[in-house]
Amino acid sequence: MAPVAEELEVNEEAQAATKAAVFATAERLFALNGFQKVSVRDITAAAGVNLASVNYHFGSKDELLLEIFSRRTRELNRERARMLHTAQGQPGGATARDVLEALFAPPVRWSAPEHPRSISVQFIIRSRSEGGPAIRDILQNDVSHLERFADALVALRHDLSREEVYWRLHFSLGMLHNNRFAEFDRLRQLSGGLTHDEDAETLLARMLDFAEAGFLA
Amino acid sequence: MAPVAEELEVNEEAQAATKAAVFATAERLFALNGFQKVSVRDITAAAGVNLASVNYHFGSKDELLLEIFSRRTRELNRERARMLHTAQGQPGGATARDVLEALFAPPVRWSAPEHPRSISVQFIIRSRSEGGPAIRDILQNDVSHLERFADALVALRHDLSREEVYWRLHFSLGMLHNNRFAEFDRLRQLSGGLTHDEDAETLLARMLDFAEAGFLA
DNA sequence: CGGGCGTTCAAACGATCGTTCGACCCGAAG
DNA sequence: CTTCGGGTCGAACGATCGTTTGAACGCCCG
Repeated sequence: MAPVAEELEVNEEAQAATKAAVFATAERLFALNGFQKVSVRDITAAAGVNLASVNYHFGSKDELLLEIFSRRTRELNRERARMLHTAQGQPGGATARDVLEALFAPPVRWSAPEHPRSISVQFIIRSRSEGGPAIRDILQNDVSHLERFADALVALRHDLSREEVYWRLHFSLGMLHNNRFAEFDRLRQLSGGLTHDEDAETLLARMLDFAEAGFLA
Repeated sequence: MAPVAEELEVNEEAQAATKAAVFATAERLFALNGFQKVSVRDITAAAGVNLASVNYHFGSKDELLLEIFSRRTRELNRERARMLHTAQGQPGGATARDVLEALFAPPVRWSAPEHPRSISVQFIIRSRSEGGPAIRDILQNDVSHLERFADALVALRHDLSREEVYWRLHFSLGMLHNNRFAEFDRLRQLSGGLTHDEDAETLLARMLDFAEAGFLA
């Protein structure tokens, strides 16, 4: 059994070798240049694999995008749910700021320039707005995920209608999804280089200050 | 002179006929499907003009995009500046909400479904995030425009650093740019059809409540 | 009337795209 | 050793893309 397991393991690693290379390279190129501007040839050339690898391992270029997107959003939402659950387990329950922090902190902290998932966050943000109908279908699974945050917020603010909470969540997510590389560049030049590169915690605190005030209004 | 003027006018109208058709059709298709997914053949076929019209009147597909984008952003920013100037001319000057309303009201009001510029707003939002480096160059002209709003806000809140004002403007614009058709669809289904279609003034009030609170925090 | 000019037209060009095909390699199983 | 199958490879396919070309058209002016 041991040799069999080893063989399988080696086999899986060999299988996963080029597939993982395609996955990682495609995510990076999609994040930097967008899905449409990156060709299959760009991906395979940068990954050092054969042109046919994409279709062999993923079926098509579109399925490659969906596989990367669904995995990354699953990871992100899992971390968000974990933070929300932790905050709700505290004595006294979660504050509005706790709920918003569970929503903001994972993508903001992962966006730190040296963080290994910085590319993943940019990929998610870009794919969310540029992706076609298939991406929108995956986002429908987000609905149940976002509803847990809406539930936590309506429990805190009985005076706010559920409809109002949805709108403010929409605004908060707009703040978050605007955190693209290109927007940071624009912000940096708008201030004449005044705003130095922020660390993730400072940016997170700024966003939470703004969004928390918006929710408590 | 009169016949000359008439002839020139007719000539200009004839000149502008297919050019304007290309302009309007391209704006609509770009807004609905994105720049990359719309081919020159799609545009010319929908506009009922010849394939070569795009290159003849605009030079290239990219220049067509830039011409539409620069004109629409110029119109939008002019209206914003007009509202800001009006608010600042009031006795007592402009409040923070006035400044934010000058920023939000034009695109939000124009986004009303039956408004003739509803397509233009969607086009601008989409082109801002999907556009290439050329679009980003045009947005650099926005810098001086946005600085007037920053000036108005720092004058109101001396306790806020200019850097902080820039960040909160960034957050506010994120709220605004998230108002895409696809996001509205998602919001509508997230609430289980609870949130009925909003009229522009209600949405504007919601956004101003949220952003004003964020700025006064 | 006739020449000139701006515009439109059908047709094609070269490039690039996603995808597919068949041969080939190589380690595991019989 | 032979067989087999998953993986990789170079090469090509058909489609679509943005752009260019040169002829034809229509209108105005001399």
